[in-house]
Amino acid sequence: MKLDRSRPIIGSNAERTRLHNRQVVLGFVRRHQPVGRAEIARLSGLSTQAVSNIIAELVDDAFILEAGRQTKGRGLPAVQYILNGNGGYALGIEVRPNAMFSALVNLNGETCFTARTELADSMPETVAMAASDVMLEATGASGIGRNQLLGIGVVMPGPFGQIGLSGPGQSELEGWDDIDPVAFFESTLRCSVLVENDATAAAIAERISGEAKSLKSYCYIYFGAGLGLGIVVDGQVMRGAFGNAGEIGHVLVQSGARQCRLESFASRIAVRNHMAQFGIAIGNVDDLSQLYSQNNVHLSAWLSSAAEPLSQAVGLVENLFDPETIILGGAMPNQLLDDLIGRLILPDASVARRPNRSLPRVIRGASGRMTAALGGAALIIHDAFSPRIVARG
Amino acid sequence: MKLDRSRPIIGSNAERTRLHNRQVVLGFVRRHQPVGRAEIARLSGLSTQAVSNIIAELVDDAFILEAGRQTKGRGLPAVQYILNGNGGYALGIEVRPNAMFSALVNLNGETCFTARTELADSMPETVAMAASDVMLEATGASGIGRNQLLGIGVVMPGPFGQIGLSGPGQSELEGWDDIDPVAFFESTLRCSVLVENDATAAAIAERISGEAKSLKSYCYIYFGAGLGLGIVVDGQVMRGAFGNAGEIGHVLVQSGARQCRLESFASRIAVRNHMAQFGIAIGNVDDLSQLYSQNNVHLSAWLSSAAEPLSQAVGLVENLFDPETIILGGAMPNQLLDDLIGRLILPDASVARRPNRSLPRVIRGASGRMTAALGGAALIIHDAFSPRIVARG
DNA sequence: GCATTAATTCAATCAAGTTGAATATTCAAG
DNA sequence: CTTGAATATTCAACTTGATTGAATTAATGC
Repeated sequence: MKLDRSRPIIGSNAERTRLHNRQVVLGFVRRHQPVGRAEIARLSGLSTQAVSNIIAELVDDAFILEAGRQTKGRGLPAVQYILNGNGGYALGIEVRPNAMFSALVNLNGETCFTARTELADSMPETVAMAASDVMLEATGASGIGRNQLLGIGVVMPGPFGQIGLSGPGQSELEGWDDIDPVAFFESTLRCSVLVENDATAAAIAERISGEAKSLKSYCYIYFGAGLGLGIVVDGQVMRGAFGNAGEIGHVLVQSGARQCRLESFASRIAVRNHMAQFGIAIGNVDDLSQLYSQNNVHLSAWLSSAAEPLSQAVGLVENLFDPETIILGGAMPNQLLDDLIGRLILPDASVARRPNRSLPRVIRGASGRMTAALGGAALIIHDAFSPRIVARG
Repeated sequence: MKLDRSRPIIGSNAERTRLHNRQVVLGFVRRHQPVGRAEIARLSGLSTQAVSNIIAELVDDAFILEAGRQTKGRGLPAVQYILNGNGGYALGIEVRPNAMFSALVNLNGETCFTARTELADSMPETVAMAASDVMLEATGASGIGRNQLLGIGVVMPGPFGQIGLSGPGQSELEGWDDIDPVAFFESTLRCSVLVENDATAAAIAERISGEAKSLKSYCYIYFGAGLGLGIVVDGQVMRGAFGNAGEIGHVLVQSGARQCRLESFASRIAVRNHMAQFGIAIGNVDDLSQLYSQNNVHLSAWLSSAAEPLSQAVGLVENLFDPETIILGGAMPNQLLDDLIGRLILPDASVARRPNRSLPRVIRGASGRMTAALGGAALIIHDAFSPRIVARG
């Protein structure tokens, strides 16, 4: 299951073909379950025999389960298969400057365990120690064997591999400048690790358990400390040449007369700053939730002011990426996001104005405090279903 | 060489593995020529034997040529291989409302033939007739056999498959609404056909013969009738869920006090409209070239006015796609593009401000009248070197 | 000259998908 | 109730194409 990363993987061979096909089959089971072998063969273009062999292997590895036979029309009723939720688990960890959020998720995308850990600082050793503890706690609490943990998805603020971009409110972690986070975590946690930014992780979370289960190309606008964009194209994460694609928060937009970075209008920090003007402190999602249910006028004013630049951003994303839909989510209360979506005035000049749309132009994604941590876990699950495509030579 | 498109191609098998590896090897020869088999094996991760077999096949098919041995250090000197320019040709055709531009290009990306054909109208039959004539003329003039023509790349204005977006200056072709252009051209020209928009075609042209030979992820801002964005990620064209990604012309930008679509500031139509205010008619690239060399004040004023919104657009593209670089090109004179690039004031808030950049943030691409037609041909050549990645299940 | 190094080829092996025949189970028609 | 068509599944033989290891060839370094 694990590829050798020491030399370039560009050419293909039988082994990699199998890996690819295995993940194709697993992906079909996930999205069409319960489903039979013959149907997967038809959908994938593989021969029934090939599918049959792979299915046998997946049952053997406890990734999927038999679920009776289904008779539809003539012929031998097809044996149906479904995902085995308990066939594998992934741990997601969101690292923030002063806290760590963790979530354990199974193959079905169901959350089995969550935790919040305070951090004294965000130095690598501190984080590694806390992560190691959470790993033991999560697997212990759920009675999971080491080999059932497919990997750990770590969500950390980017941008990665560059300097000089820490604008106002850009909360970077200290002590990580000269460290390769993947290698660092893999060696300390002895487990395969992926590292991503919050927006991308949240986007993938929607594929595993949320709105995007059957979507292939979509974008996710994520309310974090700043504002991020997760981009999924043909089921693959788009990271850009240096891993920093989707920095939509830096984009300049217009709000009334002011021209400013998008994230200074629409982000967790933007709300906090706005509310602070009126002496209201925002600590976490719950504070916002409460203010919203109290119909706070200042919060309402902020929503109005954020809607205009956000509408521009949506138009931008539509015209540049032409996604099936745009998902809006992040560490914000549901109702607040719904309200915000209701206030959007989407531009007419957009390729998204198709006559035969099956989805709204903007929908709300999963939200709340754990979104990013769940996304981290989702990255690992997603990897089991659809391999990363190899860079071409 | 040709895949069956009648059923889904998601699963892989030995045959497709070979196709993939063949194109990987061909791609390495193109970019590293002259190069030996052992080196390709090292670079690609394939065994020397596999590479050897594929190289033999490619020599057989006249795609590559032996080019002596090269001794570097000890050991048996490696036989070097280079692309055989005359091993294959591609025809590119740009269809505009009243004219058709055609270019024949060989595997090396060298232009062998160009033509301009006036069209009475842009109805499918008219275009097909003209295309068929050009195909005969081009192959005849260059003494090329039918089997040496790898395909035809047609460049047509998008957006495809949708209605209601024909804004001002959006010159769509008439009579193409209910037609699948690929199927139409393939049946009338009896040759494999790709259809793309001008920006994407121009982007790929840079990979074959221009600035992007060794780039994998980059964007191309194309001055056409409107303004388009061609997006290449990991050597693959990004088209979006419905084929309309990169409609950057529709994006709203700020210029002084006005907020307006980008293409109303920066596009061929924008220059034409601007100059028309002063009674100067712009017919083609040459007219612009002449005005520029005369230091026309109105043209200079337009350049100034276009630089600001274009700078914003560059920042946008950098932050959303994180490309290695952005190429600016299109149906404009070289000097004018160079001047425009010089006038850009690129935003500071961009992930492109890396300390260790090897390329400028914006460079000029191939330009001039034939850019799009050459791009069409490049699409076909590119396909021979790097197969399209298959959509995941 | 002789040992070392590197590229290439040959032959054998192996992994994985495909094909076609055989078998099982259901529905539908007579 | 029987028979035949349709569908799913399995078995075994086949095919493609990559990998592996030994043998061959031609350079370099001492």
